[in-house]
Amino acid sequence: MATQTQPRAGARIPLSRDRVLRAAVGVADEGGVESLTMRHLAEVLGVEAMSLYYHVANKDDVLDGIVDVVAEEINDAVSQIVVPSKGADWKKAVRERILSARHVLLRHPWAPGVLETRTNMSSAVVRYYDGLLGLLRDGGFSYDVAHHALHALGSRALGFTQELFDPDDNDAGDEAATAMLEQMADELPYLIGMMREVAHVDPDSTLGWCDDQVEFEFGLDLILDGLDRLRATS
Amino acid sequence: MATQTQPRAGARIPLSRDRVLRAAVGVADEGGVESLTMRHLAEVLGVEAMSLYYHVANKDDVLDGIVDVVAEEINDAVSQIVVPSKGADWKKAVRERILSARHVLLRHPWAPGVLETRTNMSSAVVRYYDGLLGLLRDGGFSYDVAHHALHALGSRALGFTQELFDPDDNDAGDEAATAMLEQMADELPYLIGMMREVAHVDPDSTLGWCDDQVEFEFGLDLILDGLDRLRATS
DNA sequence: ACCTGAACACCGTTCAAGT
DNA sequence: ACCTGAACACCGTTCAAGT
Repeated sequence: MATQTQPRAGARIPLSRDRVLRAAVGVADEGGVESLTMRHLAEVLGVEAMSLYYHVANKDDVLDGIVDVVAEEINDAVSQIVVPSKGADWKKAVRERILSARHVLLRHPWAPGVLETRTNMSSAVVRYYDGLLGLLRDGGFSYDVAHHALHALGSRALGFTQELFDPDDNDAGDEAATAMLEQMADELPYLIGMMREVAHVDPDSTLGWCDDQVEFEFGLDLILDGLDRLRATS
Repeated sequence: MATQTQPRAGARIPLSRDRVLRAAVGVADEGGVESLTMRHLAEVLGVEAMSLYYHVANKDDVLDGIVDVVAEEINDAVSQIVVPSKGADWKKAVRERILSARHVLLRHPWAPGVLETRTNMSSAVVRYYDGLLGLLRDGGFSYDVAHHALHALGSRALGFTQELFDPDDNDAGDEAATAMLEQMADELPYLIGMMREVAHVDPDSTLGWCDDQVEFEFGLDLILDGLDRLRATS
């Protein structure tokens, strides 16, 4: 009776950005993203659609938010993995991390598709990639090769295709992204390290430094060479 | 003056499914899929939105159609490639075909995203995969390994992620798809051959025979092994 | 045969107004 | 501080009606 200001026993917990996003993830899990409308989301929360706008900016903000929630869930899962990753062990460590991410994504099959449409990058996603890059470094890869490796893994790393750092030739976006990463520097030791090294080699470069065609061919040739070896041994 | 029934010089060519789809591709190329609304499409064609429904069933039909138009464009492009593909030459042949497909897709960057959302499979896309499978067969791969190879190429084969033959555990869909493929048998010698062989080994299987987890791990390990070899030689 | 106008059920979103 | 009602500009789509 003395808890907060609820006049009824109907568990009148107030809305919050967090509660909205959690409900949104639930709606998407249940009926797919196409069922995630502001009006439906409000209904699930027992509230009018317009009330949502007090806690989130707009629908895009909701989509950014649910991607972040899922990426956080992945980070929680992979953070519980404790396996050696130094030297030759890098492969098992990367394999386990990626399969663990996939396992989470299977519960949110809509997530990769939504992730592809985001222009704002999720800080949780960036942290995930930083961890992956760290494992590659543990394996002894140079930043340059590790960078190619992330591209080669591509959709397999997080269940989606689009190149994470492909800002569509948008230099303003590049700079904003770079600034954002610099701000998270202590959370992203490897990505920052990679950027610094690239900046050292090519001072004019920003996050948009990579050549999509080159990365595509690198990944393609890696697969074709692997298949060719399979062919030779069969 | 004697051509058809045009009362004016304004090039009053009548609407047709083909013209609608071509215009739709143009709209998407210009402003992205999000700009492709029935009303806007009609405006571009100088017609009322409702007129479109005489030539296409609905918007989904338009999306199916524009995917098919692009896939046809890819098929035209790759059909002009003439390189040997027997034996060890398979790799160069596959490489060239895939890079050629990518080249076309760069002109229609919205296409992979739309392709992912389609539940009806495009016959042009299926024909593309049949050709790719043919090249793998030329290289001496068994149907079984070639099948894994297609999965491993995944998004790189056509610029999109989602497994082509993953009918979401929909058995009815599987059967419909299988029937559709059988009907195109003379156009799809390799896919049909693959299906027949699988049916021989496992009579109960349909197109849904493949285990997503197994295919994912196959492709992942191919990449990780390739990277590990790179690590060893550097 | 081909196209249209009016209408319906849905979107996301704004804004002034309620408590 | 938090929520809402009415309203707006957009969707896809149906259906009866025009030529």
